[in-house]
Amino acid sequence: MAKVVIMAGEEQDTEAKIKRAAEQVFLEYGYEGAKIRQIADAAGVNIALVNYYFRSKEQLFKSIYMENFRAFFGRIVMMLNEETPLEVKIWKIVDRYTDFILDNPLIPIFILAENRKGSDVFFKELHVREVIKSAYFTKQLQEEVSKGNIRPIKPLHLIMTIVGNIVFPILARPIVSYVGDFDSDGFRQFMEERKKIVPEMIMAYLRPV
Amino acid sequence: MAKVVIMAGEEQDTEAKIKRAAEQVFLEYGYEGAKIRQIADAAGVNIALVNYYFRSKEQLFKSIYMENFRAFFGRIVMMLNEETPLEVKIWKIVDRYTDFILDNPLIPIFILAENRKGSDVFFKELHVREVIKSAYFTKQLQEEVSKGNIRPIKPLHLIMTIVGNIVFPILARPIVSYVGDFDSDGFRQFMEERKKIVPEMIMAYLRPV
DNA sequence: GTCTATAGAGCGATAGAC
DNA sequence: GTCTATCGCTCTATAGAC
Repeated sequence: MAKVVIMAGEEQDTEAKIKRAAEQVFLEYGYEGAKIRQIADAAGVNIALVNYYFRSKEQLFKSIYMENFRAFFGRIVMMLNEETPLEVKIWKIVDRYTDFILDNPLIPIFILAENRKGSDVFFKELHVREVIKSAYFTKQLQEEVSKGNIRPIKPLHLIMTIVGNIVFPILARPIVSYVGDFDSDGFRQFMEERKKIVPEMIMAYLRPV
Repeated sequence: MAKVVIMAGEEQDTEAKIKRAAEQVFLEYGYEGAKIRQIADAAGVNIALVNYYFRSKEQLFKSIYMENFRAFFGRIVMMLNEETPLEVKIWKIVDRYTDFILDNPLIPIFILAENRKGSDVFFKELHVREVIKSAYFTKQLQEEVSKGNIRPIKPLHLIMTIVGNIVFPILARPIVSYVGDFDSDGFRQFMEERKKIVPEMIMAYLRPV
């Protein structure tokens, strides 16, 4: 029987400590830019120990990529499928997703940059397609259309519009901050403004003519 | 006097050949992922020759980054400042910028990923801020607002909305194609649909209530 | 201007002691 | 489980011949 001691807070087991350090380093520098030595230093351990727990850089990376992919896309899919009236839902998603991205601004570029290779597309393992196609959100949209409440739109267009409008300014943050002459608060304020603009724009489009 | 021979087409001088190869490799793999050996191979020359012309990997990279930054953001700023009525302009920009991004799909992730470091922000050299602030587009927006033709909006919000709606699906292309079950044509078709949706959505928002 | 050869540093990974 | 030491490889950059 393994003896597991839960400490008051500060302490963690070594594996978790390495993973947390790796996440921070990978998010900031990407796969190629991150070095195992740097991860080991950040975790306060040795290179050998990183490989002891995770066998290789690639395997360590993959586990962190999967977690963040799920946080990034899984979160929005989950919110889309809540059983809330459409307009309320759109306002709520934009609000909460903006907050999430502001709190985790490195996730989008991390996910999208590593995805460039497109190689294995191991997000298939996460069943994103099935979740979207069979989802409550898709049915909800169809119903609203057939009731004549909104004009027809493919779910994927709506999702791209919501996510793109929130995420793109974060991706381009250095440029946006420079052009708008924003400090950290100024940029946050800019994003707060978008919480109102984006849902209003979507609803203005959806309302039937 | 240097003797310059312009060939029928196929041939180029070595410097241009290296630069073209470097652009292709950097765009696909990013700064860290690209290797000088690979660039030299793609150009059909030797590593030593790459350094002979460009002194270092970083300097070669920077010249390519600047060119693509200008293509990516400069293009939209230029289009924004054409003296065309606002609504026509928005339709035209979305149409042409979508085509540009479809023809050069690697540019956005290349620019945004390398910008992550934010470090030197050497796009300052391109005077993006000044161009936007003193621009015809800004004045045009103000005029339309004071005429009561549109509701008030900051230029930067409008720009982010246009660019984000076009660029984000390209950045997320592997995921979009997987979820939507698109082949290459299917994805292009999806982007063609956005050429209509995005301007309509923006105009629906801008029209005064 | 273009090549070969190599210097010199940093990388990921592992063997082996404790 | 955790460390030190080191192997073998690949990287960028340059020296020097042609």
